[in-house]
Order: sequence, then structure tokens, then C-alpha cells
Amino acid sequence: MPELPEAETIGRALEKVLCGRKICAVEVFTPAMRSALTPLEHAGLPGRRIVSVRRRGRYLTAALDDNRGLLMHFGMSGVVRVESGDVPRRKHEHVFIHLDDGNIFRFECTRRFSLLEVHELTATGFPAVLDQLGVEPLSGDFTGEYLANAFSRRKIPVKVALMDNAIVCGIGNIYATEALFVAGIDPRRAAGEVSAAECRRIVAEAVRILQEAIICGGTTISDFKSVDGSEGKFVQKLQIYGKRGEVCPRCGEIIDSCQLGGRTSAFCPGCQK
DNA sequence: CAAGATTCCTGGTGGC
DNA sequence: TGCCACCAGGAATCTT
Repeated sequence: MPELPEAETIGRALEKVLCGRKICAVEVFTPAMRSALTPLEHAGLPGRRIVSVRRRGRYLTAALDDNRGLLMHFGMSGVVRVESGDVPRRKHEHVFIHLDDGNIFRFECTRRFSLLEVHELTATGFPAVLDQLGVEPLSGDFTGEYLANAFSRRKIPVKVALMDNAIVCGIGNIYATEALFVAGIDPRRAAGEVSAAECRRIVAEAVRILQEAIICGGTTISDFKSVDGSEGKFVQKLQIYGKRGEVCPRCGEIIDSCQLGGRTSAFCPGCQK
């Protein structure tokens, strides 16, 4: 389930195989997704060249040579591949974009939560629809002071706030769960009650975990695969996500879980205060 | 206006 | 073995 490290992993791989390629043809096999895919067929993509691939939060933008870009989001089961047409179309591959080197950019999504749209790009290099996103976790803007200010007076659980893309983008259930565990913060606490010092700890651990996950090529729980089909190895380093009922690796208590913002949230009652 | 609930979708899982 | 309820997840859209 792609969060920021998975999007970064996909983006780096796509940059190598897509940059400089010209689009020859577009085929849409599944019109009804979360957002309709049919506009892709009428967007005048053939003849356009892909000039760059950049990430913002969990989104990727493949910029074209006409100031537009392909905006991608992978939902929880989105997979992209760039391979030849010799491989038959898989059941949940919804879009083929044929490239001038003979390969096909294939967009797959089993649970149909993914997004693939053409947008005008602004001066930021991204579509205007991304302007609402909060700070980038791996930029210098994501500081303890920023987080403490964003959390101020908020009554929602700190974990829900950490997953709020309008505050900081790209941190989903896996990495929010892990970061709060390592920082020793109970995910159920009201965001506004978390101290500035604790916010600094959350930021430091979240950044460290995201960077480590990128080095590992992301986290594969069930669906995630990078462009070449490889799986993310960070799953082996997860300390608490999905481990309810197991022994806490830090204090030996039994890991518990609860529902926060509609998401299962594992935590250790012994060492997350 | 903030917070919480609901919705979309499919495949894997576990109970009986 | 089959059937079915349930769960996973991001983000938009609702209800309170």
C-alpha cells in the first residue's frame, strides 16, 4: 500500500525508464474508476514527450513537454509497470500508454482506488490540485515547531493528525504507527496535548523511518511492487504495525490495537505514553 | 467550522 | 468443501 517511500521508489524507477520517451498511443480498458480514466484517451497525449518525474506526498507527476503532466496516485493497490506488449494484459491493468521505445506504461489497480489524470502544471511543477497538501516530510519545512503549531488546540488523536495530508503529506497508517511507537507517544492522545519536545521526537523518528524505508525500497504488505516487480524490504523492519497480540520489542508488554480515524492502530500500552 | 462516519473496490481470510 | 461476513486502505463526501 503505497505511502511516501513507496511513491518515491516508484518515481525513481519511472524516471529512468520514462524520461525522454514519446507517447505513441493510449488505451483505456476500465472507464469507471475512482476518477474516470476515459479523459486520458481524449487528452491529446500521443506525440507528447515525458520530460521528468517528480513526487509530492504520495503523488507522482510525469511532466510532459506541453506544460501538462500525468498525475498519479496509487491508492492502496496501484502498480505501474513498463514492459513490452508481449506480456498479456493482466486482469486489473486499466490503462496502457504505448511509448516510442516499444514498451508500454501499464497502470494496474486491483481495488480501483488509484488515480491517473492529465493536468496543467503550475509554477510549482505540480497540478494546482496538490496545492492543498501540507509540508513535505523530507523537506526542511517539517520541523517539531511546525508540527506543534499545526497540532495546537486540535482534539483529534495525534495519529489521525499525523496522517492528515493537509498538515504533512504522505504519511499513512504504516509509517504513522511506526513513528509514534519509536517516539513513545500514545496514538490516542489529543494532538493539541502533545508537547513541543514530543513533536520534535515525532518529526525526528518519522523522517528517519521514511528515509530508511526509501533505502529499503518501501514496504510490501500485500500489493506493493515497484516498476520492475520488486517488493519493498522495509516490511522486515516493522516493529509494531500489524503486530497486535505479539510481544513489544522494547518493553515486553503485549501489543494492543484500537480504531483511530477508522484505521486499525497498533500500539504498546507499556511504552507509548 | 471541526470531528467523526461513510463511501468507493476487490481479494484474502477465518468461522461454521 | 462452500458460503458469507469481515477486513484492509486514501481521500472525498456526508452528517453531526
